[in-house]
Amino acid sequence: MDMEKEKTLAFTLDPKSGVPYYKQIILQIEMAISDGRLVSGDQLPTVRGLAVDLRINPNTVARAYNELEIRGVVNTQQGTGTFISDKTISMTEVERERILAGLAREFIAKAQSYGFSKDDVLSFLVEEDPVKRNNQEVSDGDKKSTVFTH
Amino acid sequence: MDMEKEKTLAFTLDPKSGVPYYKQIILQIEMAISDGRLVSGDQLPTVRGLAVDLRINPNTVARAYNELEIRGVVNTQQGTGTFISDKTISMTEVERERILAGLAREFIAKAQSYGFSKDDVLSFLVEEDPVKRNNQEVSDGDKKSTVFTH
DNA sequence: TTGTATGTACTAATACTCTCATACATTGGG
DNA sequence: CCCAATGTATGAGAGTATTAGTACATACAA
Repeated sequence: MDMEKEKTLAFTLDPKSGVPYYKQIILQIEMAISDGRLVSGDQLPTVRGLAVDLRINPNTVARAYNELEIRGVVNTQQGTGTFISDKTISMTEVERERILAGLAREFIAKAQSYGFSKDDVLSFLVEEDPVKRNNQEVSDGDKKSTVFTH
Repeated sequence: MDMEKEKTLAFTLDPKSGVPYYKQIILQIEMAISDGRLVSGDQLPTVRGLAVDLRINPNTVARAYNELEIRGVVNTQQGTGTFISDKTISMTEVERERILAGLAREFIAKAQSYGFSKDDVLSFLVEEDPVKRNNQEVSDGDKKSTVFTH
């Protein structure tokens, strides 16, 4: 049964978090890709479907999908749907490095705005390996949660 | 032997950067602390003084100082001034680590959504090392000196 | 072709961020 | 006690970000 697989994507929104809805959606998709719940070719929920689920406007979901499309994370076809794209073909090595450099800069800057030094960040990353940690979202009711690794 | 320059702290603002003034001030103070131009007990410029220098409103400077105070980087006494804290008092090391872990997890997930592996990210960061800094060692020596002149 | 599912465009309402103007409160020295 | 220096409180204004309402466009299968 691939019932498990369906359960792994449970979007939730926290209105009190201060994080915009569309960004929460983006983050949850990134997490799902990061831990393998979403892989290339998978279809995302439709903008209307997810909008109804989350009780928000379809355009808000569309905005999240749009931003991901600009990044090349998903590709979208009007009338068909939005799908996780295959990143291995789309970018050259130079391009990839440029993007990674941008992400790194962005992250360092954000960490600094929280008062961390670059050294703080670097030494933390090499020591702690952050991805193994579990997440804090969801957990709103049923706890299937099969996918997150420890 | 060269006398060190006395101009320890020269705040500047870049209006075109898109970074809010109060954040630019925070960044510059953090940098000054991180490279030793500011140490525990040093007094920061007064909100009015710096505001005049930078041609902005005193409240904008105050906002920067406030945020630093919340983080425990400085402490403030009405009527007296704002000073670099003796130690970081407000947040525990555990708390700081928890926050950094969250930021890191988000960053890694985002990078992975672009198709980068965790190792891609780590090795990039270690190699590119935004700052190869080993010069924290007291280039200031006996330099407690006039951080600000009254 | 037609219908229904999909995403999209445009616009307006709302909420938030940043900065400033003005007035107020506290401290410490004379 | 005053006074001048310090930070603080409140609210207004402009600009931007976020979300929603409504109507439109495209794809695909019957």
